[in-house]
Amino acid sequence: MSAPESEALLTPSEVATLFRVDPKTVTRWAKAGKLTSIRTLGGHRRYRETEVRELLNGVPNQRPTD
Amino acid sequence: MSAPESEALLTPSEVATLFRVDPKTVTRWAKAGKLTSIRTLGGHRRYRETEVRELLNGVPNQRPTD
DNA sequence: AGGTATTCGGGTAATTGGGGTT
DNA sequence: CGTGTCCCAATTACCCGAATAC
Repeated sequence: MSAPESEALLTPSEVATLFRVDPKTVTRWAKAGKLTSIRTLGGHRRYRETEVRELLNGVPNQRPTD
Repeated sequence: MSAPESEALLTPSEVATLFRVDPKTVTRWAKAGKLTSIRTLGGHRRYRETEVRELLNGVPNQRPTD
């Protein structure tokens, strides 16, 4: 079936589980612009897996020490 | 220019993968008129690839109802 | 002529969004 | 200021059997 190339997306609950927080908190992060959110046609949010992993690993962060 | 060439079509599962939703959800979007659906002779739905990509990128396509 | 995966339908749980509060 | 919780309405996910696609 050859699916087109695109970004892997995560559901709010999946992101919440990774960060050990409530799904509502993930929604607040999206509202605050701290996390890129893609909306379904019904209004639900989906999050980029690569971005979430980077934030989890603390890769591209301009907050070095302290 | 702009000759009405044959548009590339996607299956329900392909669209569902792009949005990280269930194929049934894509069917609901088609029923709700949020997504253009083309029917096979057997009744199965196919979706326009360009339309799906625009919706994924958040490009404002048209606002029939608001 | 078969065989497997997908997509019809409907129906019922689970998740999510939004506002407001602690 | 950030987070967790409560409410309700809307959206989405999983269940089945039967038909279609390849």
